[in-house]
Amino acid sequence: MPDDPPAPEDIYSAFFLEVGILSQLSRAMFDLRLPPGIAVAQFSVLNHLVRVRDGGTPLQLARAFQVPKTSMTHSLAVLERHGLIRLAPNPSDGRSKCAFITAEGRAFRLAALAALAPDLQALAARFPASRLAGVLPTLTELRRIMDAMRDEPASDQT
Amino acid sequence: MPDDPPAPEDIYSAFFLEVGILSQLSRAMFDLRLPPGIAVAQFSVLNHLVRVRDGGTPLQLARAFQVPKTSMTHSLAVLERHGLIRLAPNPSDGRSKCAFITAEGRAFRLAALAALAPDLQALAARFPASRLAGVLPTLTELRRIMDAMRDEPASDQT
DNA sequence: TGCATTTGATACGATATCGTACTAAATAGT
DNA sequence: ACTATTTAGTACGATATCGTATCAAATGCA
Repeated sequence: MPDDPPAPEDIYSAFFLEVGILSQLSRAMFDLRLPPGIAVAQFSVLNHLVRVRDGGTPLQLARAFQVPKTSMTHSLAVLERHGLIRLAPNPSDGRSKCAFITAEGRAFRLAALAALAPDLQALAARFPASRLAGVLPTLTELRRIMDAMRDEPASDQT
Repeated sequence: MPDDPPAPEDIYSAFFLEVGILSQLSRAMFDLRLPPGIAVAQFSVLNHLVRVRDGGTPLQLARAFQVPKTSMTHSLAVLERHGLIRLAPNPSDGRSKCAFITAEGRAFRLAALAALAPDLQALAARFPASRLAGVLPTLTELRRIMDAMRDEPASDQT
């Protein structure tokens, strides 16, 4: 008789376990290269401001990273304290703000990327990025679906 | 002219970004179903004791999850406080301990899995687990390589 | 055997994450 | 226009994560 095929729950469990460990390993790798006082979460925000959009609101940023808005408030406060971003009032909403990267922030990001590059290259030498490119669309699609489920009223058990 | 192919660093950055967000989303999903006071990290340890090996030392567990040993000390203390594991002296090493899951721990794990199952099934309905099974080997292989790099003396830049 | 080094675990402190509660501004419904 | 509801952000407190320092047991080596 053939092996029982693994249950969907088991595949998902295994997948999330790998994802969690990979997340930790990459975070640890990044952390080693970032100056003390700046965590991966904060660097990611800087990166987003340059690569995706500058001047976004804290809530937009929180949604982009799928973290609670209180976590984003904290990250933005750290970045502002270090002079890497500037928080301006939102001209179209008195409750809101806009986060702009500063010149120092841009310089910091470039320096951090330069410090990170050797690690990524060492990794790419052992595991070609092209193989990752193959799985990326799958990860992105699943992420979008989980995003969407999160917003749904309640997938609560009947 | 064709598009420039993306640099390996960009592919890795994008990959780690997706992995980080997926990790957060899955953690958030699990957290909602776990009773307060027990976090995903703690549930994962229980799961490991049942699925992989019972009676392991704190250091073995820390290595299995790729977290610092101080983090594992904390998780084990929480589990012991709740009576879900028992920490016994290691008969073969006076400095060390062994973590055993208790009957309460097993019952807790089963209840947690049951609480989680509907979410995983809802997810599987939207995104078939078979597609995840396709990317799992790639993730596992990369994880192993990153594990190994971690132990290497120093991939430090010359 | 005796001592230096290594190793497993923890105490402690700093920071990150996140839930709850709150304030103020915007929006909706009348 | 007026009030109720929603929404953006933050203050606060609880817990998680993790680096450093420390202690004790084990190991290596002479």
